[in-house]
Amino acid sequence: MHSFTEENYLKAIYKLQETNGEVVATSALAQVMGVHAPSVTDMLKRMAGKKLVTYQKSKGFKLSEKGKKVAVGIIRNHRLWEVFLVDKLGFRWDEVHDIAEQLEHIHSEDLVNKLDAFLGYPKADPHGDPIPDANGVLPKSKSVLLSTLKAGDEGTFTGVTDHSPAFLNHLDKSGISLGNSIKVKGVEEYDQTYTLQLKGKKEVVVSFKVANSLLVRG
Amino acid sequence: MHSFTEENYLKAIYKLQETNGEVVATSALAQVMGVHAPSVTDMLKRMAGKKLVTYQKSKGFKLSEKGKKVAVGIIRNHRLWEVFLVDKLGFRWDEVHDIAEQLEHIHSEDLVNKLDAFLGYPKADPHGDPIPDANGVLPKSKSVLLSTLKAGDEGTFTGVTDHSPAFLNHLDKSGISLGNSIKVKGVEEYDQTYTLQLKGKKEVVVSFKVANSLLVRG
DNA sequence: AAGTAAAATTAGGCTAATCTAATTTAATTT
DNA sequence: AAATTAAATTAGATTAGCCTAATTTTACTT
Repeated sequence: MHSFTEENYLKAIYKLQETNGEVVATSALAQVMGVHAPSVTDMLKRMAGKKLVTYQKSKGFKLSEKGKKVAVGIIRNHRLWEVFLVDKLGFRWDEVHDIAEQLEHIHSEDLVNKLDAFLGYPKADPHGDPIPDANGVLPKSKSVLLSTLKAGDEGTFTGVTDHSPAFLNHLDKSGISLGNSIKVKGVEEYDQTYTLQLKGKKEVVVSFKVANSLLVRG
Repeated sequence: MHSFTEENYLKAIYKLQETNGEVVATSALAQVMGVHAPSVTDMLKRMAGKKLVTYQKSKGFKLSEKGKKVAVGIIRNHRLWEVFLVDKLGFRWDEVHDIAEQLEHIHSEDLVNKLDAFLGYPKADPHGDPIPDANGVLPKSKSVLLSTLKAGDEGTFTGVTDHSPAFLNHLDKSGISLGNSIKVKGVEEYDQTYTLQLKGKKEVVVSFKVANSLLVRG
């Protein structure tokens, strides 16, 4: 089995590859892992030895198929546990991340699959992030950032790109929840402030910073 | 926070103190931890430094109040997770130990207390072991080994002292389940084989080995 | 009480994962 | 293309947990 540390590296590399492209840099990984660059070089050598990543000196690195499989498994664990914490135990969506970071490392195929069944095979976690199925298949999202919409556009709020409690609490206070239908009433030219019509009810004004962290599906 | 290793040492020391008396020997601990004696000496020095145990060179050691609190917390986690695995996820009672050994190390007071509530504040795990409450209070068991009963005695099957899958499966096959009322019909003089009357139904014969691992409450 | 056996500790090493400081390699600027 | 800057790697240490081999301490036996 892999150590927690290895698993966290794999997860981090996976996410970097998703957002920043195929090949990952030592410094980028060091930053997200909260360690210094030489630690990353070190760790990558070990992981390359285990065929979890392909690594070329000073050229960056990427996950092997094997590494990708492990990474997706961890993400599956993480997101299913988040659903459990919110749906079954009554945690708020801004409280679950740290606990799920621990639970994601529990090693048992049987457990995660039974948990999946218990939760009713959810397709997304409480933040709208898609949950890989038991085969590691992760549906590609069709959502876009709210900040790419123009006045008159409509959509459904499907997820966030910022998972910080601060941001999530701010959304709660603004009365914006996952699944809400949103219509863009207008976009302020000067500072790109968005005026939104929520679910035929409230009208809400959000900053660009917020619009740029909200995912919507047309 | 404490490392998993430390927590496992604490748990092991706690259990040894429970069964073998106040003071624990290096060799005994090494045996249950599956390590060699010098590793124990090493670890104990570190843990003594953290005031988790009181340690006197070559004299044995025992848990401090602080150490005891941590140990009981881990046991609480373990047993609550076992209830979850069996009651909610449908695991069998012989399957849950290894998974609970991992889950017991999740660090979150909030989580364990919410889990407790979700499970309905169970008093015992699927093997009948009592669950400490949120304050670390563990009800003292009033059960005795079936092997201490005589012909004619009655009781309720409340727990096991052997948690091995082999033993638990054997009980399943014999049709003996937690909570069953049991009456001792007779005890064979020659080999201490017990003939039991179960719940007004079946009659079952069990070996001394089995009777010596079953707990009953008069 | 002396001698042996058993238990515990010390000494010295190993690995995973980290660090700082120094060096090398790659990229960018002029 | 040379010089400078930035990124990555190597070198050498550190800590937690573990090991084996050697030594010391305690317990047991006669």
